[in-house]
Amino acid sequence: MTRATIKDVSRVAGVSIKTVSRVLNKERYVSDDMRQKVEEAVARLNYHPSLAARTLAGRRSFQIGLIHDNPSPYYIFNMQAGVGQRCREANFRMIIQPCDINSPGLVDDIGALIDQAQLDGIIMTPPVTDVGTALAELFRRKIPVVRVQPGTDLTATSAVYIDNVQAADDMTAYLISLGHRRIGLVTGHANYFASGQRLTGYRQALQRAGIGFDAALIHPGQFDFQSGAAAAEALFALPEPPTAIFASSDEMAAGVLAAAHRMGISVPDQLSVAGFDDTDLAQVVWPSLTTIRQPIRDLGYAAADLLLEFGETIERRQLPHELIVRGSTAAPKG
Amino acid sequence: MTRATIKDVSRVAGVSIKTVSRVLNKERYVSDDMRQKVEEAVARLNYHPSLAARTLAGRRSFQIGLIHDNPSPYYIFNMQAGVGQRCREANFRMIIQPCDINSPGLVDDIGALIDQAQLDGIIMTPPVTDVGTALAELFRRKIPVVRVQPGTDLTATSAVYIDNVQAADDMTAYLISLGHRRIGLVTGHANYFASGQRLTGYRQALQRAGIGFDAALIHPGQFDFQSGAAAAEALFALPEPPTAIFASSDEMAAGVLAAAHRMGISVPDQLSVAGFDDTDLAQVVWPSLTTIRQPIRDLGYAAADLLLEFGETIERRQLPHELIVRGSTAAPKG
DNA sequence: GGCCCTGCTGACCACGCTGTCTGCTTTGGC
DNA sequence: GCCAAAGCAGACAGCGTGGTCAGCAGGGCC
Repeated sequence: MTRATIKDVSRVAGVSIKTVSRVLNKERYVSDDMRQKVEEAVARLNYHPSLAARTLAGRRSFQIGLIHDNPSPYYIFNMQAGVGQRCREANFRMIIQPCDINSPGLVDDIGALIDQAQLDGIIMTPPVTDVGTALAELFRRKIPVVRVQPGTDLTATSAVYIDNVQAADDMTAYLISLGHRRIGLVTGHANYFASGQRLTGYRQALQRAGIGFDAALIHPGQFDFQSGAAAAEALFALPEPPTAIFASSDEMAAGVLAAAHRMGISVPDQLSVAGFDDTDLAQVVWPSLTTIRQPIRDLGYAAADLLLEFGETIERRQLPHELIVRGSTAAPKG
Repeated sequence: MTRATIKDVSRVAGVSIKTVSRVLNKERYVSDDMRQKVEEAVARLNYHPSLAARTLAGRRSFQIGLIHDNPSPYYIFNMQAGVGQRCREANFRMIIQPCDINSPGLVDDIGALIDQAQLDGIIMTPPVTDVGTALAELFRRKIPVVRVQPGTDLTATSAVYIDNVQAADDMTAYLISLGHRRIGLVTGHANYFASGQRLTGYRQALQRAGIGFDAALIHPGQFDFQSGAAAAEALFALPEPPTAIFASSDEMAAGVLAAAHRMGISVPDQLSVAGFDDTDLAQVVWPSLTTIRQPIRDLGYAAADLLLEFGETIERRQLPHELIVRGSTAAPKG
């Protein structure tokens, strides 16, 4: 038994091939009578149109690409889930393309992907969003692009994002409201534009509260567990250590927790710890993390939505974040 | 500027279209002279063959599907990384299909995927591996299938797996060697065949050490954090609680840790905790988890390898696991 | 020298669908 | 009641490849 083709459907329905095609593509000018006959035949034969043939004959491939270079399984998983759901709704397919932003072959790889699969659009996540050569290649091919949390050339493509400045401000203000005055900040990788934005939000909240900025309290990290632990150790070693540490990712916050455990500093009694992202990690460590919920799945869904609804037209959409308070933060004692 | 086609290549190289096709597909009967001319033209035009056209004209689509219904981002991420790498090496593409094993549309969804994309093969991960109706649909279509860690019909398809019995035996034996006699076991979801295998390994190690089996020490879980915490609380409440708890996943082990923290039980002094999988979680919680490293990425790579190398021929491959000792286990005190 | 076999190349068609264009029928406005 | 416009259906070409088959050259055999 071989699979049914559009010919089989047209024969069973007693109409022309083109009419079947019209029904499948929801084109105008098909009578209800015809439409019904075709739909019955499709259901009876369990017919599914060949993507290859549609792509070859038509202008669309019904496929979009998701390009990422992000080490966090949680981020990728949720991103895929969001993009994937929107794709399913539109009967599109999603092609995943992991890449390495430091690889010299990056641009060629992306070009080959688009050529081979004839993608209808591209979604990029940070930090690939800010690789100029890759962006240029996409523009050259005039393919619709949506970037998630882009850092540069904000008006160049469609984009979805959260307000990183406000989010960091919210968390900092919350820690201040608990009574903290010396708040350590573990920043993210410099490649991520969001890192700088979060620093801005942090400073903004301090200033509003009339607390002076102390550069010694800022420590660079790489978004990962190790760098969080290292940053915590450096901050604890200060002459006047912080009573709270705000890490720019949950992974780094987990590193801070581990360092505190090792050094016998109890959380949240002696030290408050806050993260960013609300990955599943946040609820799995002990104590569970106060953090900023970043709606990664929704960002993915929105990115796919922009691509499918607007195509080349440039649109942008900002999604809300949320402050999630859990057990890792408390008022400083004394 | 539109993309180059095989026609352009043939014109530039001064040969027929078919000869270009032969070079691309590494067919026999092409002289070195011709091959070189074609390769130069391909490079000069930066030509990439259209997947759609190849699929339509030929018997292969150069695409394989990865079907999963697994809630763990870490598992999926690494699985994809392994399969993806092997695909890249073979210039194949990987189509991700998340699914819901409880959905009535499961079989239709899988059928539609294969029909639409004309996949050359399918990789399945647990628990989809053991859904009889889905397997039957794949057999009906005579499509090559590789299952990862299948639980049923072991000889029906190609498969890759680790020795779950031995792995659980190894961990249990290790805990016994530390001096533990009462060892709690938090099993996994009943849908996963591996859960039963791990119980077998646990019993096997106990028996070899001459320790009696106590059913009260076995507690069912769902592989997730919550059920791990709940199981730990139940086990602590026993008249004679365990001195060690072996959880069938790192997530559940993290739940055990959290419950212990909440109840003021120190790990590993008063309680040893062991996990399974060696996900990145294992190193992020405190104390870091003693666990069994399951080579998920390698399993994915091997699965894709079997598919690409052997096609319909049934092959199986067992990969090694490894006992990873970290800070969450120690000798029982007293 | 005629034969077949192997190595190599190209002409041509088919794959399953969409885009275009043609032509017929119905509707609506005066 | 006539004509233009809108509604509708189908014939046909072509998308960019791979498969089939025919054809040609050269070498080894009888």
